[in-house]
Amino acid sequence: MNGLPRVVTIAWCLTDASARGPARRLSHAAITAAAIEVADDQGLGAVTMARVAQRLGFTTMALYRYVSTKAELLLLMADAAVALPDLKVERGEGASGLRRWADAVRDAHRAHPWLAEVPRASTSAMMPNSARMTDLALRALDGLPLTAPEKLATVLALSGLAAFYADVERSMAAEPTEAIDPDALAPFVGALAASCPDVAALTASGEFVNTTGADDSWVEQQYAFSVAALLAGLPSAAE
Amino acid sequence: MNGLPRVVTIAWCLTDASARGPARRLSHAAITAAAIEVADDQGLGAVTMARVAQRLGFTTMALYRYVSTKAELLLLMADAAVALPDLKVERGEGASGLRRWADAVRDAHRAHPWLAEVPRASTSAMMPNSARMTDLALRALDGLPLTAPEKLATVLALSGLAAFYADVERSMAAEPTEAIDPDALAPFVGALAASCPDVAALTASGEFVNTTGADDSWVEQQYAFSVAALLAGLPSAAE
DNA sequence: ACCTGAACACCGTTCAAGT
DNA sequence: ACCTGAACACCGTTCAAGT
Repeated sequence: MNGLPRVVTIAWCLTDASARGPARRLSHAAITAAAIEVADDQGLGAVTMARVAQRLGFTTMALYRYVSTKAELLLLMADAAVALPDLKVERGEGASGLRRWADAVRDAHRAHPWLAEVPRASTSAMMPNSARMTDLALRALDGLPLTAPEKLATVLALSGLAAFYADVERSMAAEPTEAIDPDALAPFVGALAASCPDVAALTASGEFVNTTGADDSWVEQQYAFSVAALLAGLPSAAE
Repeated sequence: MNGLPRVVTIAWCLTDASARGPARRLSHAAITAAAIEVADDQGLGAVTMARVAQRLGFTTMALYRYVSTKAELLLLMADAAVALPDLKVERGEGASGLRRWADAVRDAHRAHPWLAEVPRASTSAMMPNSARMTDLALRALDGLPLTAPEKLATVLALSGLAAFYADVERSMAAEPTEAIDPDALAPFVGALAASCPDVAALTASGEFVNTTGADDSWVEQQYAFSVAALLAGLPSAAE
C-alpha cells in the first residue's frame, strides 16, 4: 500500500498551500508553461532545468522547491500539453465521436511535437487532462456493446495511433528528407532485392523510400486509414 | 539531391573496408552488441559512450571512429534489436500472418524494452532488419485488395500498436505499481467525480486505477483486442 | 519556507597528439 | 588510419548557507 504519486496530487491541486514562510514566487503552472515554451521552440532536448529557470528569471535550484525531479516536470508538461481542445462528444455517439476524438489527440501532438518523446509513465493516466480526455472517449463509447476493458483498449489504441502517426510526421519533418539521388539509391536497391523482394518492389515504384522530397499527405491518409480500420473492426473484435 | 544516410550504408555493409592503416580492432557489430547489452541490463539511460567503450575495453573516443554520433549508435541498436525472429509467413496469408507478425514485433520489444525509447527517425525504415520485417508483412498482405499505401499503413499501424502496448507494459513494470491505499485514493476519486464521471465510475469499480497490485494479463488482452479490431476492419476501411 | 552559490559526478563531442 | 589523453561546454542533483 502506498499513496498517490506526488505529481498526481500536484496536478490535481490536492496539496495544501504551505502557509508559513515567505510567499512563493514561482508556481507549478508557471514552471510548466515555461518548460513547454522551451520545448515548443527548441525541442525537448533543450528542456533543461537551467534553461527553464533562466526563462523565469530564477536560479536552476529554485525549481526543486516545486518539482522533485526532472521526470516530474516532464509529466506536468505532457499533461498540460493535452489540455482539452474544443471538442464536444455526444454520449454514446460511437465511431464518429471517436474519430474526432482521435483527431483532437493528434492535434495536441502536432501542436507539441515533443509529446511522443516524453517517456511514458503509468502515472500519466491519472493526470487531470489525460483523465479528462479519456473521459470524453468513454462518453462516446457509452452504451456500446463492449466490456470496460475493451473500451479502455479502444481508447488506448486510438490515442496510441494518433501519437504514433504524429511522431512519424515529426520525424519526417526533423530530417528534411531531401530527395535521394537515384544513383546513391542504387546499391541500396540492390541490397534490398536480395532479402526484401516486396519492399524492393515498392522502392522501385517510389512508394517506399521518398525520392521526391517532402510529402505530407500520405501520413494523413495512413493515419485516417488506420483509425478507420480500428473503428470498423470494433464490433467483430468484441465477439 | 543527396546520398543515403551514412548509418544506412553502414548497416547494409555498403561501405568499402578501408584498406590502409592499422587493422581495425573494433567493429560496428561489436559496438552495437555492447550497447545493447548495456541497455538490456541497465536501461537505455545507462547507454553512454563511455560505458559502451569501457565494456569493450576501449577509450570512449575510439567509438567515434565507427559512429559519428550517439544517435547513429541508437539507430544501429534499434535495428539490431529487431533481428528476424523465427517467423514464417505465407505469401498472401492475410490476417493470421499479420497477427503472428505483430506478435513477433511485440516480442522484440519485450526482449528489449528500451526499443520504444529510441527516438524514431525516418531513416529507421531503411535499416536492414526493419526492412526485412516490413517485407514479411507485405508478403502476408500480397494479393489482398489494398493499395500500396494502404498496405504500408497497415504495417505501420500494427507495428505501432505492438510497440505501444509493449511500452505500456514496460512503464508498468518500471513503476512497481503497488496497490494504492483506498484512503489515499479518496481525494483523487473526489476530484475525478467532478470533471470525469465516466472515468470516476471505472475507478470506483477498480477498472481504471490499479488498486490490486501487479496485473499483467490486461495489457495482453487489450493488445490482442486492438490488433483484432484493426485486422477485422481492414476490408471496410479500404472501401 | 523560499531561494541562492558552490560543488559533485557525470554527459557528448572536439582536437591535437601518439603509433 | 586507428586509438588515446586532455579539455570543453554542458547536464541533473546535493547541500549548506543566506533571508
